[in-house]
Amino acid sequence: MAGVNKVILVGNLGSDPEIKYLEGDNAVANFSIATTEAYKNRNGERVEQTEWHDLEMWGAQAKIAEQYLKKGSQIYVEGKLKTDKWQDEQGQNRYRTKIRVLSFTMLGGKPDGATSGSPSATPQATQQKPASAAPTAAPKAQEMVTDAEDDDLPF
Amino acid sequence: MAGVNKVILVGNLGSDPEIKYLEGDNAVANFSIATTEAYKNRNGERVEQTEWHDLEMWGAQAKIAEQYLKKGSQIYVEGKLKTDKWQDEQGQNRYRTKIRVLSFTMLGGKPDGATSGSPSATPQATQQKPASAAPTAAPKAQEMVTDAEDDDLPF
Amino acid sequence: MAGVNKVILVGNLGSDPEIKYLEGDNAVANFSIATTEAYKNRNGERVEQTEWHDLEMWGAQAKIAEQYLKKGSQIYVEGKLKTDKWQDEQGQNRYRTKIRVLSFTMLGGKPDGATSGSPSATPQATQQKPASAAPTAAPKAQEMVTDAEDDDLPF
Amino acid sequence: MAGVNKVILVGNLGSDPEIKYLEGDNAVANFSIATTEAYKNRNGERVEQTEWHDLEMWGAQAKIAEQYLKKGSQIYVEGKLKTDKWQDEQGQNRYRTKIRVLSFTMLGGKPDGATSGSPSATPQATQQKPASAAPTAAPKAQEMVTDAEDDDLPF
DNA sequence: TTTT
DNA sequence: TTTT
Repeated sequence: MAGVNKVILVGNLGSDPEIKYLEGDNAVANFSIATTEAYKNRNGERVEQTEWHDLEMWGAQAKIAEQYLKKGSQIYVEGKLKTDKWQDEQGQNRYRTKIRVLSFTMLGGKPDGATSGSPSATPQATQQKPASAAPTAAPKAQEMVTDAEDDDLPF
Repeated sequence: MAGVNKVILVGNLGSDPEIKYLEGDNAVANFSIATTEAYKNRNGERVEQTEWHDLEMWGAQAKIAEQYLKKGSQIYVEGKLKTDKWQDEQGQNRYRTKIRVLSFTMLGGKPDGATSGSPSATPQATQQKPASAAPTAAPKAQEMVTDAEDDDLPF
Repeated sequence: MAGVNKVILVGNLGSDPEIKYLEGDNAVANFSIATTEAYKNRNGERVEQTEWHDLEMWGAQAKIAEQYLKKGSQIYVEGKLKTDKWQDEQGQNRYRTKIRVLSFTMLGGKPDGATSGSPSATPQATQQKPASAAPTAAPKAQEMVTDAEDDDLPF
Repeated sequence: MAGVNKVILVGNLGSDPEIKYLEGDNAVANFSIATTEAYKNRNGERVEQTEWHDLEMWGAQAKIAEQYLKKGSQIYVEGKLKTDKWQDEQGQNRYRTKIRVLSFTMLGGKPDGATSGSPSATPQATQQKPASAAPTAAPKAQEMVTDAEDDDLPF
């Protein structure tokens, strides 16, 4: 029963996070990151291999992602694998694996477009975001952002 | 472009490894392991959540897996995520994520059926395995088994 | 400022945990685990290299360690590095690095001496342990044991 | 006997790497990186805790470190713990723990002073470096740099 | 000794 | 499909 299910990634966002606000001031963010590996093949040629990973963040994390992460951002991510399995209309098994993020941190220098060097410089409000989600004393994405709710919400 | 793509698992095999021997004395092993997480829900009830992970091992690793791992074995695994994407007959995107194992080690005490405490005590030959695959000086699964070919074969 | 400080170990206890009970029902457990690596040297001889790691656990974790872990137990550990630095009487810098455990889980089959297969079968009370530390509904060490207090006590 | 001894760090160099060239074109690089953790204490005040880690790299890795890493660089590091133990003149046990780096990658955008965005743009030769160490087709530090020699040199 |  |  003892189990360890851990994923560690360093990669770049393929697009801005997509965030959905749910009842009770909850939120989910979804986005993909690419990890690229370079190696030499048998002919000594350099080859690049890119792998895409679907990430999912919940709650405060999602809101921070919305504020600070965007297409191209480089992040360190720690999470766990979750595979959804269902049957399609043809009765065939379908699978989709994503990484439920437990903590992440932004890497690299100032985010692009930041003027002061602080990532909190440009918290862009979005129409879609209800007032209650206003980031009062939000941590910054350059600190480790952990998922407080993981204990009782392991979905 | 810098990338890290790392998975760390501790879990139990759901079935014996399936091994396929390929041309040139190469081999692949496939099997799944379960990681189980226990937590308390909002009502204070204990809930278990099991996640299944599809593993793939190549070369010498695959042969060691065949020899030493079986249904129920507990292993520590380190690897990387690889997602296959293709289109089915309906033209829909299909995905399947597996873990390409880079190293693993057997956990726990003596493997079942071992008399001396050494896992190398019972290298059972199988019909399916060609002679060339005979484990001459095979490492044991209770040591760390690494994938020597990973450098130029990152498929 | 973004930082990651993570240690992952699988090893065996060199001795029973030493536990100290502190004011306010707090507790610390200290013990070492060995990780052994086997490799072939230039002459093709098999060499074993053992590394010892000093672990420190706090609070409920420490109590669980006291209950379930003993000399020889195999565990998976996740934690962070902490180095104490001080000056000795000669004014020389002295260093000691330990791993502050954030979560751990027992590996392998039934713990030695367990009759029913449940590790909770033998919660041995010790003289040294104050009554208040009695494990009412203690988690088992074969589940992942996490350090709830890590957030505001990162010493 | 199965063992896992793994360290994962993301931090910043406290100083330029110190490299020593040895016989046979071998080389070692030593330097420290800081990992900083921020948390709120009981009074709700934000506290920062910095941990310093001593890293050691060998061979080609050391040469790449010399070329591309400098004070302040942010890196992702994977390695293993190694503790030296000896007795000082007073006969007391002394310990020093370092991380033997197995792979690393530079994080963040273009290195400071790079014009083209390629870190290989400024391979500064140093007096101390023998000709044989000239980086002919050196990997870049923004790719994963692995320690090829680890298999038979686990010191 | 770094970084924000 | 595992394990406790």
